[in-house]
Amino acid sequence: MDKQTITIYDVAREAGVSMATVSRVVNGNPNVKPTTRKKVLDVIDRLDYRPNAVARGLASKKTTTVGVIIPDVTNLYFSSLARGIDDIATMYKYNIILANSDENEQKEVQVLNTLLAKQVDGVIFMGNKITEELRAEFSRSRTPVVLAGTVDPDEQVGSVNIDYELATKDSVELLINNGHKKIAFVSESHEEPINGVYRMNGYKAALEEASIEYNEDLVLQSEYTYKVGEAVYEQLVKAGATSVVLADDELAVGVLNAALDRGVSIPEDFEIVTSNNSKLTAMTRPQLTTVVQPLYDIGAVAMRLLTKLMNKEETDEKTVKLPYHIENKGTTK
Amino acid sequence: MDKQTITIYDVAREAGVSMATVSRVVNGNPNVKPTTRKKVLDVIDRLDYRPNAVARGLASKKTTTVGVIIPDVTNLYFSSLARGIDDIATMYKYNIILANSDENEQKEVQVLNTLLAKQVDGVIFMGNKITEELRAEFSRSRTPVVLAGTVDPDEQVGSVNIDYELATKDSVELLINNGHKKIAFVSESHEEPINGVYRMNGYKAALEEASIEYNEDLVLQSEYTYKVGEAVYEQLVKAGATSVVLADDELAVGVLNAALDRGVSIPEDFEIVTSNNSKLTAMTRPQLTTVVQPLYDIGAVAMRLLTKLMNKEETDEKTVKLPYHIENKGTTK
DNA sequence: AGGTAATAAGAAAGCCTTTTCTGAAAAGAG
DNA sequence: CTCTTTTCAGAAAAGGCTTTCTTATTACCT
Repeated sequence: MDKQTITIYDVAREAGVSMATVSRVVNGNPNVKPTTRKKVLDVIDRLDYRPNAVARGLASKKTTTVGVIIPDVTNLYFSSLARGIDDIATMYKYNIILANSDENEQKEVQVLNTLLAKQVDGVIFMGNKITEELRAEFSRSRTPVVLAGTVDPDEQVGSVNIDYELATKDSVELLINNGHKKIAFVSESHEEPINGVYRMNGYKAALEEASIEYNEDLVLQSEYTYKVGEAVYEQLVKAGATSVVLADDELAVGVLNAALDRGVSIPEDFEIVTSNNSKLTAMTRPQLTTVVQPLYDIGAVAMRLLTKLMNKEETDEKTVKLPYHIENKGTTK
Repeated sequence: MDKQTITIYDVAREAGVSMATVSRVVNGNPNVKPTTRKKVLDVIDRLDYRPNAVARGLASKKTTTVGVIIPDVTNLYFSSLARGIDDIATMYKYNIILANSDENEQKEVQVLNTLLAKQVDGVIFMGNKITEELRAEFSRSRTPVVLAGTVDPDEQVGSVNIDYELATKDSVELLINNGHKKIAFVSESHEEPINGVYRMNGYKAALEEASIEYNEDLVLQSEYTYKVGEAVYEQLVKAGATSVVLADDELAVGVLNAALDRGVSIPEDFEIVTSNNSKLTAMTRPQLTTVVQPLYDIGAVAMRLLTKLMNKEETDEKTVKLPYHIENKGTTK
């Protein structure tokens, strides 16, 4: 009646060996004579035995599962990273427990706790801010953590990123070189390192080098969604901006469309640079000029780094900066 | 030195009770006097005890984890479903192991096997075709399975969908009513039920009712990516199509852009209807006319259905059809 | 051939919970 | 105040595997 499962014990009995031997065969331990190995494998095949990963996890203290905390799978930026993560994870025989956090600090902590309860071998975290609480949890558990597309100024845990400061500076410089003086900058909360520190520094540095005065009105905060594009564009116009650097592609599409819907010619009358090079940037007309981040690779490298950490291998660097460049597409001259 | 963990045994000792009692407290079993419950909870708090989910899983034969097989997280259609799945899963205290399959039959089977090895309590499958091998695995394991946005003509397992046949028929009729006779239809492999049977039937039915002859040249197969849009559009033109029904939004954007890039006026010279109502359909200019599928809900309902199956609750229906409608946006007159 | 080293495989403990079975104490009934 | 019922909590088995410790066997030397 019950989910009648075949255990290692059944295999051992049928093959006339001990459980230990079956275990060895299953785990590729070389201390097994070829003939017995064959015998065991035959029985495994015949009984269609499938080792119970939960029991293995309990006995070996390894689950071959890593937790992935993602703000929202539906966001192309993050889902692209996630794809890189999963591919490398699969390559190294790990599975991914994926959990959406909505960048909500409470959810993040809660989710992290359930992941740790599930004894994941490692965690990949995506989000913006590492709150104190989160950091505390990270260091309290001995589970390795890697940040993907996320910055921890303290560099306590591993992370894989691009140089946001420089990328933003380059973006602004592109606009300066195109003759702009009123360059706006839009991102999410400026309280976090990635936007508030790195990107903001890049923005300011570019202005300063060009001797353009910093104007608070040109710096906006906004959530990263398509639908607020209208409102953001209105604000940009009101502030007198003639161009903008945006930290999110979906938002950028919203702003672009808002401008187009108002009959503004792009890039002639208004220029836009966005940051993530998600698929979206190629899908608009004109296409969005963007910082080209190696999205898939950020995820892939983060996962690779995590595998090293989980194996306690030597790692040259816990903080990896991947290369980026700016691709001049249709929303800049 | 080692990842020094606190076990239920430590808590029991500190609180001066047995493990059984601690277990009862943790699991909310009422057979505990309030005073002892409090005592135990205090110790749990003090020691910062976190129950080991793997051990629980082994003892209780429940992992509170479900496997989700997805073609590609990076595809907005599927990631939208995934978001619905995860939200409901979280609500019911489940976690999600997410695995990308690329709709590759081998990967699907392999991934399903590792999910079952990990003793997931249930599986949600997204993809197009249920191969025989897959079906065999499904029924061999007693693990409940629900298909999301995926059809199984045999209705062996649970599934949540819309009525693809009718939706396609409606789409075609819209174009017929707009005066078209040369209506193309593009989807992935026609070998699978969802496209080859349901959608195709809808297409044919609409034509037949309007006494338009079925023309093979107008029916194309294509992978679902943006970049093949150019090629597909060329083929459509060659076949003399004046309008098209597409089964994927990314592809639809590709076709739309290809037309626009060639100076074609849309919808004046060419009309397009797409199928998924992913975010993309609102982001193009003109916006894409689309079948509005309740993406999030398909995922959410699928997960809800799965919880019922996992609890062996009575379910009225194992096959759920959600409502849809067609939204006339900018790519149709 | 006798002794040592290397190899192959078994026995059993341990991983951390849940859960069943029992028993002791408290409550209720007459 | 005794006897039955209920409540609360402990002991111990079970869950399926890994891994350490041993031992039996085979191979290798001299």
